[in-house]
Amino acid sequence: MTTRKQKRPAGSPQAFAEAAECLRILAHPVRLRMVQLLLHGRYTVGELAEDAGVADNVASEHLRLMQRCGFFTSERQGRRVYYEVAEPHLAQIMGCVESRFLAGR
Amino acid sequence: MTTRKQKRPAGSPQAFAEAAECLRILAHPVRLRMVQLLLHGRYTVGELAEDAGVADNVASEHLRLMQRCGFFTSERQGRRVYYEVAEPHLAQIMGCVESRFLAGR
DNA sequence: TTGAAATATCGTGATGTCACGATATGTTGG
DNA sequence: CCAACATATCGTGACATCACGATATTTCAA
Repeated sequence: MTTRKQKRPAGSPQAFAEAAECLRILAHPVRLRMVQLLLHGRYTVGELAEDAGVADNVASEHLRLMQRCGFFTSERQGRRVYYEVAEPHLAQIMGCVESRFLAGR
Repeated sequence: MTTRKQKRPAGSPQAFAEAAECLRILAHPVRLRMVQLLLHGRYTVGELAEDAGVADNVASEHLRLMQRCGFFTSERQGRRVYYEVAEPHLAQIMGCVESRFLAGR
């Protein structure tokens, strides 16, 4: 039996720190929109930038952030770079966010 | 028929901004821990502070932040102030976070 | 090979977040 | 009323985030 004084929900401090960091990456309007779009297919930096209404370099920086924490992978095809979702749990979390904030009800 | 050039996932820019702001509030290790604990019952500022390992005033500030965006409500009982969950979707989102980061597997 | 397109990187200034200590407010018991 | 307890608020300095412009890198096409 593990050492504990009371019954408490699980989670090491380290796990909470990691979870918080990923949520912080997600917590940006442009990045949220990019996640939502990429959950429906592959898109290039330019396409994502235009859809989100930001400059190409800004879009590139947001995508790099999300790639670094494992959200996306990227693949070069000619001049274009296609991004796509790599983290399966993104669909679940985005589903929660949509049902709370983006639901057409 | 509404005016649109292509089929795209739903969500006004304003809705994404609101969602991002709430996620940003959630994206902190101490606040995540507080949410998890409060999803299992009512707790005072002091109890939450001790559990999270932070000073009372720091806990109070985190709780005030989360109360302002509708996560919690508070009720005074004598010297103590009890906080409890007010936003029903917190359980869903926390469930997603737990299954990805805090799962005991 | 040269220029243009698509993406990436870097420096910078403005703004926001955070923990901490100090202090204020409210509450109970004596 | 007074002292201790529980919570809240405020000021401050360290640090992070963000968008922007400038520049670099990669690739294609002529």
